[in-house]
Amino acid sequence: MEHCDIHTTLEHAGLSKTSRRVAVLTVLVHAQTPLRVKDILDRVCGEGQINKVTVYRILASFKAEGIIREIATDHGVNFYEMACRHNPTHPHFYCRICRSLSCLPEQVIRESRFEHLLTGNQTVDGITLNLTGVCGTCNLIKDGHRRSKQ
Amino acid sequence: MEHCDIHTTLEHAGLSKTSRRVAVLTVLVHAQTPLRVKDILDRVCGEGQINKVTVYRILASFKAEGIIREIATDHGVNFYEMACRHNPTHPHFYCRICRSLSCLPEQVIRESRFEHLLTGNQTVDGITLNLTGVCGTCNLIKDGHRRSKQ
DNA sequence: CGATAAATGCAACTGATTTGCAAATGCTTT
DNA sequence: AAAGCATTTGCAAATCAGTTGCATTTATCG
Repeated sequence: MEHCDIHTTLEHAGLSKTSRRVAVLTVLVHAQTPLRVKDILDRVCGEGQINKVTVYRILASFKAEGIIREIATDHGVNFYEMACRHNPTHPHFYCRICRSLSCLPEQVIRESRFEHLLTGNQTVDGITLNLTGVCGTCNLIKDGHRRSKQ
Repeated sequence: MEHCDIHTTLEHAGLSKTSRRVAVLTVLVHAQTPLRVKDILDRVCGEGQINKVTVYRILASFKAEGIIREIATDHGVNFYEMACRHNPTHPHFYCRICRSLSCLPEQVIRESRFEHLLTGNQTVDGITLNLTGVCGTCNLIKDGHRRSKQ
């Protein structure tokens, strides 16, 4: 998968290129699905540790600069994904059983399609379209249980 | 605003009419915006207390029966609103400053419009469209600060 | 009215995220 | 390259939403 250059991205955002920021951004840039903080910690660990507080702070700065998007879920765990031209805003599917989040293809979401809904002087800086339900794997498991109980 | 009958709704969902469930449902049915658990606790308090654990459990049962919808936000706080014919699925606006959630008008969201995106055998039971940004009030406050610093 | 299952309250717990502060690092200027 | 200073990071502890276990109360049915 094509992706943004780490250093260019940080420079462009006006963020200094510290080892931690480079590490977190590298993980995000190579991710195939949105990641939780826990996932990022696991994947960064190989190269010399990083504190979870640092990850939270780095993610906050990335989000503030518009480098990444944050996807909230029930269960209070947030996911993060790149918000660059290689990864335009798209819908997600959240499984309420295994609590995994996956990207849905195609259908790019444009803020402009919804801005006419705003009545006051709100400022929009993000849009999220989430389907919630049970993923294929968890449905298989459920079917298995149902069958074995008959 | 027109709204569903409390007792009919509970009966139809197969839930017994306990004082707590009636209280929580009454609050939800009269709410003008989606509510947090904290809001529900505040509004129910007038009539003789209710434990927060009970509220969580009642909301879980309402959600399982499709009586209410749950809206997740960054910051890990969930909001709840009626999911009846008087309140069809619609987009919301979340202010990341004051952390309030408001309903956006018109534009009803139909699951069917997005189901073709699913590739495997997922089951969808909810859909959320959220705009995130800064609400009118918080924008006014920000402008005020900016002006007073010049 | 009594029995029984379901609902509720309470205390304690979990897990994600945040805060305060001291130590380490990055960047600029000698 | 070293000094100076702001920024970043780590650690410990706190916060806060939401959950769990268990004892008590309530609803419903015979």
